[in-house]
Amino acid sequence: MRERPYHHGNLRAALLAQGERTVRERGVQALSLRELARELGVSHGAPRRHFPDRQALLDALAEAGFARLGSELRRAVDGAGEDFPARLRATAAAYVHFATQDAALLELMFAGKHQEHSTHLDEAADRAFSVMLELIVQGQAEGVLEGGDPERVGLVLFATVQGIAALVTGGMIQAEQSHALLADAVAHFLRGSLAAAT
Amino acid sequence: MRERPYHHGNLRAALLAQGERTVRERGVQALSLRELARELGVSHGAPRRHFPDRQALLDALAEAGFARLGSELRRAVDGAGEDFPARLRATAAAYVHFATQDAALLELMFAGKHQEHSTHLDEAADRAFSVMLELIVQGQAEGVLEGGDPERVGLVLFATVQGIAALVTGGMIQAEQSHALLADAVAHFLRGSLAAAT
DNA sequence: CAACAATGTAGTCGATGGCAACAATGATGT
DNA sequence: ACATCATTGTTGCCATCGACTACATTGTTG
Repeated sequence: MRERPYHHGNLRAALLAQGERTVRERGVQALSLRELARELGVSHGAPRRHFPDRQALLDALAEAGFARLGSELRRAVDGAGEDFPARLRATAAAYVHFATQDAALLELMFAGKHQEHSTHLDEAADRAFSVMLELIVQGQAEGVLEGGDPERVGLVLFATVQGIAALVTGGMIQAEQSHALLADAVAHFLRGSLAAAT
Repeated sequence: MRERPYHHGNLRAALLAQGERTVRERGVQALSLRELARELGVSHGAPRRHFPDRQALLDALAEAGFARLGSELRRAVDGAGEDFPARLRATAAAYVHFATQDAALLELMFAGKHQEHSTHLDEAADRAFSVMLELIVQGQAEGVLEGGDPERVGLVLFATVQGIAALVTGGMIQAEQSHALLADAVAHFLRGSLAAAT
């Protein structure tokens, strides 16, 4: 760390890191480009070189969020053994965990407010959700989920999990209850799918 | 309507109405107290007499939103006949409809960013959700839903419906698909509950 | 080493939210 | 009727913000 090199060196990455931190701790609306610049010891105009406007930074944060969400889901499902219900529970729990720890970031990721069809963002989202999709396909192969378009089946599951996350972040249930509710919901989902599959 | 009476007469109600409109059309972040004041032909300091700060207006909008949501749900369930699945579908559809038409308002209603436990807001939310709760109780009485704490059963249902709404507002599915997905989800829910109840 | 691109700085503008001092109106008690 | 007081609205101010422009410094490349 030199005194103050004229060039920061990795301002873009630093802005993303500090921005993610601010969003997590104080929410999206509290994210100020100028404050970010001050925190990083850089002039108020510097961030403009990396993000043309505030929304561009938010989009980049959302994209990075999808990347992290994807890897956390992947890690969860990979570490959950072979049993399908266990894999499903682990993945759902990982999603709710992410949603709980980074509620504001998730809101940002889903806030259809993004630039005209940011391809990068769409691809990042698809990569994240591919984990769930593969899981659905496995369930169908094992005969414990109804057949048909995996995406269609997955939507119901995803909606439920996302809804539970919303309940937690909305303060309607305590974080501790979320595990029980999640188990309920997954069991419910599996019962409903089993009845349809058999 | 006189020329410009010094006293607006019902500024508070006008602020809420115009504010709701702005939130619906351009989102929460686009809601400006000063712009609101201009639109209502009143000075920029006037809103302060009714809402000490911006957040107070947002809280009031959220409370009004819950009141409207509650009455729309009530209207839906009351007009859906006696058949339980039909009542369930109608209520869920009304919720998704509200969520679709007033996505930003719903976000506001669930944004845990409110003042320290606004009792008014909690009560408004409870009143809105009492419709769903009563519906669950009916389903349990008819034996098509598993027993136990109605709130616990209702949470899974609510999470699913809320999640579907999130899918629509997040642009992950088209609004036209939402009806089909909703039917899927309700059927799924009923199958899961039936399997547990019998 | 001379151009040129990339990156950061400084200053400005219009808009916002919040605040305080003041003005007009309405309500109340005698 | 009218004086008093609370309510409601106005005006002016300030700090901050996002966006923009002109300029400065550094890194790269031919």
